[in-house]
Amino acid sequence: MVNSKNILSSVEEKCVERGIRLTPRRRQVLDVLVQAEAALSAYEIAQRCNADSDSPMPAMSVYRILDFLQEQQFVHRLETANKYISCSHLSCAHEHLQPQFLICNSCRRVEEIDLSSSAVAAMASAASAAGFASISSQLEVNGLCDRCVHANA
Amino acid sequence: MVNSKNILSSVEEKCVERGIRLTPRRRQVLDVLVQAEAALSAYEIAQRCNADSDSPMPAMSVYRILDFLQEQQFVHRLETANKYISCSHLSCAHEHLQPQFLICNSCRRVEEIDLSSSAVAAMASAASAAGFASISSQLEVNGLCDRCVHANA
DNA sequence: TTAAGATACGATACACTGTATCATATAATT
DNA sequence: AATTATATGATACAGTGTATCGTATCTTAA
Repeated sequence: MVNSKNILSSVEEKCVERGIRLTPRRRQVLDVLVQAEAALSAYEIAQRCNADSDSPMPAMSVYRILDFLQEQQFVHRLETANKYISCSHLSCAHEHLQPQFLICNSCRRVEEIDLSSSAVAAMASAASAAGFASISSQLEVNGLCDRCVHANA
Repeated sequence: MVNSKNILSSVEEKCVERGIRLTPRRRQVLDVLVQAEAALSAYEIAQRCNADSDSPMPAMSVYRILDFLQEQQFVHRLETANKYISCSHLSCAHEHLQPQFLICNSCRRVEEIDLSSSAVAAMASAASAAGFASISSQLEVNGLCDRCVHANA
């Protein structure tokens, strides 16, 4: 169980700094994602919001709020899975660069990583050889996490 | 304009070897993909089939045929874009390993590449550091191709 | 403090994508 | 030719995301 109180108050501060509003609805969505054990789809987020709340959360609102949270870099969208996770740096001060993700094919848990510059350079070199001037976007790599490998060993 | 005749007859041979059928419908879908300048969605494929044909191609058939073509490694599915491209090795004899793709964010053209082993090793090392035992799946990297960079320079 | 404007939210309708299912047609095998 | 397997056609439907409009809430300034 994640202690989301500290994380959310940290986000709250950032919102004040940036002059934007962390409304109850936005807070609710972000809280669901912070406490989630894996990446969630928009509709899964809506379901969880509705599970522990009286006022229903429409799917449309979830999409709008996710757009907002993405703009603010509070959450990331996994393009391959079309799901969302909270940023792992919500409590940190530093801005992060291009986020990169490892996704476990077994338990679906997601780790946000920073690839080594040598790895990025190697990829850029392969891209260059194939006639691509630059590679830029967030990398999503599927694999198997240690837990699942050991569990199935 | 791609000369798809040679490519398709090469595919035809492979089908005979494998004891499977390249039916007119399957041939039609594959032909569309071979001639496509970029990755296409299932419904885009259906549209193109219907554009130059009398008998309509239902979307369902496209999905089924794409499943078949994927199993046979004749086409690949881009997971990030949910689109399909013909394999770049249709005329080659060698089987290929895990396909990897570069996708141009501007013109959407796709290059199928083989990442250097050093790049893969660097990525595996980063994954290992993050608690992932293995990385396995097809890599899809967005970027900008040389043409588009020069065109916008 | 209230009016005006901006921002956020609710709700409906709809387009697009992919799947489930059943019926029909075609090919392979005996 | 009859039987079986495979491929295709057609309909219905579920899930996802967007467009749009109306309403509520907050902010700002007179």
